[in-house]
Amino acid sequence: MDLERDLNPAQRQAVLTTEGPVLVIAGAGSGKTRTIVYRLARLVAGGVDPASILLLTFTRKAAQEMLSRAGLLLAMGPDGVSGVSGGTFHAFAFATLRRYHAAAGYPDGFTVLDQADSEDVLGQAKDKLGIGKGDRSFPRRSAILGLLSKARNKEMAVADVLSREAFHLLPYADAIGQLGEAYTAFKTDHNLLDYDDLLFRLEQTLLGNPDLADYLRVRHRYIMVDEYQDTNRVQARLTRLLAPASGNVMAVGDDAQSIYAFRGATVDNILDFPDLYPGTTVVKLEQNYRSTQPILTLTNAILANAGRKFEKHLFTTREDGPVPELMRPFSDLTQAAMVAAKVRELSRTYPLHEIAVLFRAGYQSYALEVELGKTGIPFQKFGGLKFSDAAHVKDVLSYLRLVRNTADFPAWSRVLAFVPGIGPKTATKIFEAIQAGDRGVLGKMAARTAEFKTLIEFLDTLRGLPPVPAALLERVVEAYAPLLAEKFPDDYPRRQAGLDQLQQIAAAYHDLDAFLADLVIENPGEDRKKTREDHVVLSTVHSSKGLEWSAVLLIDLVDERFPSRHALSRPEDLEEERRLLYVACTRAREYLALFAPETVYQRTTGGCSPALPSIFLRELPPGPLKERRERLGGSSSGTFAAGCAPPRAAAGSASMSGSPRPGAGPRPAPAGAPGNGAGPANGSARALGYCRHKIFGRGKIIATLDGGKYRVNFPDFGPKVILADYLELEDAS
DNA sequence: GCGCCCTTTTTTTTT
DNA sequence: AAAAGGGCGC
Repeated sequence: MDLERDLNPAQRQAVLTTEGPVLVIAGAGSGKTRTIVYRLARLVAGGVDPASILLLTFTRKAAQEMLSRAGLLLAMGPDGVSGVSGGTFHAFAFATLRRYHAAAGYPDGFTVLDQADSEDVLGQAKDKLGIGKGDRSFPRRSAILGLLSKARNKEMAVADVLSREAFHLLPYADAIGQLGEAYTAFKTDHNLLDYDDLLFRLEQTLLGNPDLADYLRVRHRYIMVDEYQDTNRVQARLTRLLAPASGNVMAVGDDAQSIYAFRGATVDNILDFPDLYPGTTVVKLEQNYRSTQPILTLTNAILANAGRKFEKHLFTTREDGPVPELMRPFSDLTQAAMVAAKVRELSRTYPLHEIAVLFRAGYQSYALEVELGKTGIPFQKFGGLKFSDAAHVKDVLSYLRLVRNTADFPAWSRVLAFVPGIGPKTATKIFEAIQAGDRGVLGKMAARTAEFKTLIEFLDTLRGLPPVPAALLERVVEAYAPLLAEKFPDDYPRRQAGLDQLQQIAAAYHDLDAFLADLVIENPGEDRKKTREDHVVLSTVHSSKGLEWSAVLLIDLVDERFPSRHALSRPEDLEEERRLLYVACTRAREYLALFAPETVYQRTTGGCSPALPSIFLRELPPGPLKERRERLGGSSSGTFAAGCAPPRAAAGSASMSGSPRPGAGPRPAPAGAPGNGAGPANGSARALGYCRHKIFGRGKIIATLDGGKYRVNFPDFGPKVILADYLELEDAS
């Protein structure tokens, strides 16, 4: 470890200031991780006990990587520095609550609910109260949960959240509030904690137990919090509560990369840090070591249009490199082919795992996934579905959860669903009987169905065994195998492989609670995936945070997709989308391409409609991007879908066809005025009548389209667009 | 009460 | 394109 040689002056200052509060403003690619690693290593080398360091990061993987790199610096062997408490706020909260549950006056053996579990609990409350019954427009459980969680994380009233960003749901404000209360009560009664509870309950616990808080403050002489710009208000308060008596707190972050405001993160935390911790040393890391100058020129230009920001002057010594490209595929479908071709071309220069395709939302990669599959390019996707979200994994884990907490409703409902004759209603009844200790009902059920008796006996057997995760899991998987084939006839071998993987993960744990909670909070299945070599990476921008690749392709850069159409109405949301784009572009080391299809597929009309390049691209001055249009005779000719004519042939609507490069000429139409979307109602919901087709049979007309075409829903064939000539219309009666 | 079929509705990002 | 709700037969 040679601080003079390995670090620049600002980094060195951050590393050497080990006493007292420190705030590090770290621009993208400015060696933030290196700085934390060196600081860790220096602390340990200086004789600080690793057990007295607390390292809070955004993912467990980030913490592990830092510890392992610090270990390498200190030549401590492959495990790196051990004994440091580290991980996410949520994981730390779980570990602390579990460890000191007795002191805090809470029962042991609580269950941590993931999103799907929480939805089950909410659904239970909804059914019980009969709220929203029969109302098709009543918000989905996931939507309600999202609102409740948002209100909680932003520490606002539910009604305020609704009026700020979901005014169409205002009529449901009371119902949602009631559901929220029932949901909370249910969790308390049954010893269940959701993600938000972990943080808030830790705070309550520390406030209610000054001795415990004091103990933790003495124990952790050094705290480092990474990605501080993405902490929310409770997390900032937790940091303050945990801040060691020694005052050695370091926060690291970059306001320009704050992308979690939707769940309550606030950059105010960074701003307020120096006030909250008097005597704070503020260090700015401004030299970028990741990207070439042409990429930085683009990212600086993106940020230049930001409304509110803290001036930073990112610079690099890597002057040379290709100018980022703006690709203009004909449509989002040809975009997939173009991206695949580009990946293939890049793979001659870079290994596949050095290439990433990034997008705003998980669904945007579907077409590309198909295309990559066709062309045989292996890929790994991050963001979207998680390993532990898979139904078979949840099924198996439910048995283990019931070993620790018999009041775990979501687990019971999964497990009971396997017993023939037991559906949601009966399952609820049984659950309530178990809660009430009503052995009569259980006896009757057992007498009636043998499977139920077997299940109860099986659970009792499990509960009687020592709580070793791997051993218990083996029993469960063995018992579950026949159910697996029955429930998933198409793909149970693949799922079995997933369960084998789960067993491997379980083998690394000796504690059942930690195993179960980690799957929910940390998703170790994901780590395993991350190590795959020679796979192109597909990732949401959010999941790409903190990572970098030699080549980055960013797709669907058109209004309503990036920025997301949900973000168009409120300026703060739009600003967050801009930072998101900034994060995405700063992931690239050498090559960066942005794809803005000229038309996109629209589910609502079933066709393609012209798309405007993202507002963030239209705002750019000429220069930082080099535009390339897809050529009619080019590599992807013939791949665009029927009905998606090349834009020249398409009607001259508000597309870019007039100006050669965004921003080069006079400004195109202002944002928020897309040519479609708010158009005349096309009557998507109501039937316009019925008709008959020679092949598809009778169908319902859902919409009248231009060119004498109808959109018809055929019961056996799904929705189709058909010329009126081929249809026999029925009289509307 | 359960399970199947049909219809309607909605689709951001994550711990 | 998938999920959730309602209707209906068993």
